[in-house]
Amino acid sequence: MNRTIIYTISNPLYLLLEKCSTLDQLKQIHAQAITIGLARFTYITSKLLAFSAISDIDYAHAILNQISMPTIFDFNSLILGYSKTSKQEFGILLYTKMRNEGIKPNARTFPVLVKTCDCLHSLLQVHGQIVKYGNVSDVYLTSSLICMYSNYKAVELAKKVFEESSYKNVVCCTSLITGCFSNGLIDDACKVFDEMPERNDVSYSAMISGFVKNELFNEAIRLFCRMMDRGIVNPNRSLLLSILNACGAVGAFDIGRSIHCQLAEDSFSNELDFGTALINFYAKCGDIEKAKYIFNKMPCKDVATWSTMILGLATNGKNETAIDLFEEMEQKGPVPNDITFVAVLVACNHKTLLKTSWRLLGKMSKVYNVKLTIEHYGCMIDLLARSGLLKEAEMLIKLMPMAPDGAIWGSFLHGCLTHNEMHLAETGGKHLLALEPNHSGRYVVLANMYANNGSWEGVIKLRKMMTERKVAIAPGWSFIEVDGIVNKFFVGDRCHPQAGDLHEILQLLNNALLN
DNA sequence: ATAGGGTTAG
Repeated sequence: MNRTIIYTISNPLYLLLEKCSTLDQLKQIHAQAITIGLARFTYITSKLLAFSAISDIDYAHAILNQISMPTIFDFNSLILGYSKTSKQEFGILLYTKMRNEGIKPNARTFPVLVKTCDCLHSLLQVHGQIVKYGNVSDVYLTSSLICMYSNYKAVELAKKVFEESSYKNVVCCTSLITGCFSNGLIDDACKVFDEMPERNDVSYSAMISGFVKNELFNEAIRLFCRMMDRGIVNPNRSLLLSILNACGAVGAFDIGRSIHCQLAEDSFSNELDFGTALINFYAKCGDIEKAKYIFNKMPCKDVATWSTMILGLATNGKNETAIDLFEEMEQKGPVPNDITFVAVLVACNHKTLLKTSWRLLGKMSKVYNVKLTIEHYGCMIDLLARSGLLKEAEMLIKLMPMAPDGAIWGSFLHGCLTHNEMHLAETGGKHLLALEPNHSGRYVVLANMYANNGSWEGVIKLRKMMTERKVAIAPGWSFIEVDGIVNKFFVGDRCHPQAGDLHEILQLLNNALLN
């Protein structure tokens, strides 16, 4: 036995296998192994299987079928391979098959199996198996369980796994931070972050993107600055992506641009994601020329790059250019996906483009086989409502297969107000106030509508509701960063040192708009 | 002897 091992692992073919980097090379080695009779050694085939599982799952599965006595190693490799494909559910099937053949899972089996669960139900079943086998818990399992419970909105279970696990490291803490953020538990996420024994670039990245996801952009930037000032961690690629995202969201132009300058020489500045993030950042800050410049300069562009550029053009008022770019993408770019269609539908948010929108929507499902998400319905309903086609908008809300959210009813209400459809606005308002009972802005908009129509009972009714529900009206404010200094403005405030000049300019702008 | 987890376009 031992002699076989030594013979096999010192075999030139085995050594070659260790160095092989492409699937083609691997297949050649496999063919050689079969020719010279080495394919019967599990040391060779198991390795072939493990390597190919990452890049060609069907090939790997074929290898498994040829192994007479597959080991737990082989099954683990294949389950891992499937977890990286769209056929994740095969993982559970393989696990069942493996159990039926009497092969016992080990500690390496479960973290991957957990990641293949496609719903809370299967996750709970796998967790049951874990408890049954016992003694398989480690940091990998803890973090996988936390991720998956949070993914399926069972964040309380994720917290429980964390609290009860004796294996907590920086990865487990980061998983829980992400889990808390994606379920809106911001205070909990901060608490985990404050209390974790060590932090690295990924934990900072998770915090910053978590803040961004929850629209706490200033917190994101503040944390980033604190991190940089103290020289805590060396920012990695994804951290810079997150912070560029935050800078774009708040218009922190100087910070974002300094990141761009600082890192222009770094090896990853030419990478795809980085370029895409820069396009997004410059477009969000209104520098669409710079965004376009980066887009044109990028040697490789993927679907995200194109989608980001299309959306950037659309949100900068270059609707026609955005639609043109989409058509160019269809000609010579990557295949558009659901996000691309959100971007190009945003570009159609003018009533003259209603026909284009419908045409795109049809193309989306018929030509590209992209499923409609709530965002696509949102774009259509916004456009219909904007165009004054409120009955049609209402019908689409009723027809859509998912429950409408605040954004959908918000667009509808806005359209009703623009076209002074008080009766329909009431319908939309009722849904909105039920969905977002603490959103003061919605009450204000509705109250204004009643007031404009002289319906004082309506105004009084809303005021009463606000008092009963203890909804406070937060004063509106905005800020802009100039030369690294943040200038904050509240509604009606005249505290800014240049308030006089600013109001004069605003007056000029208003006049220009009216003419 | 070979295998596993956290951040990343709207």
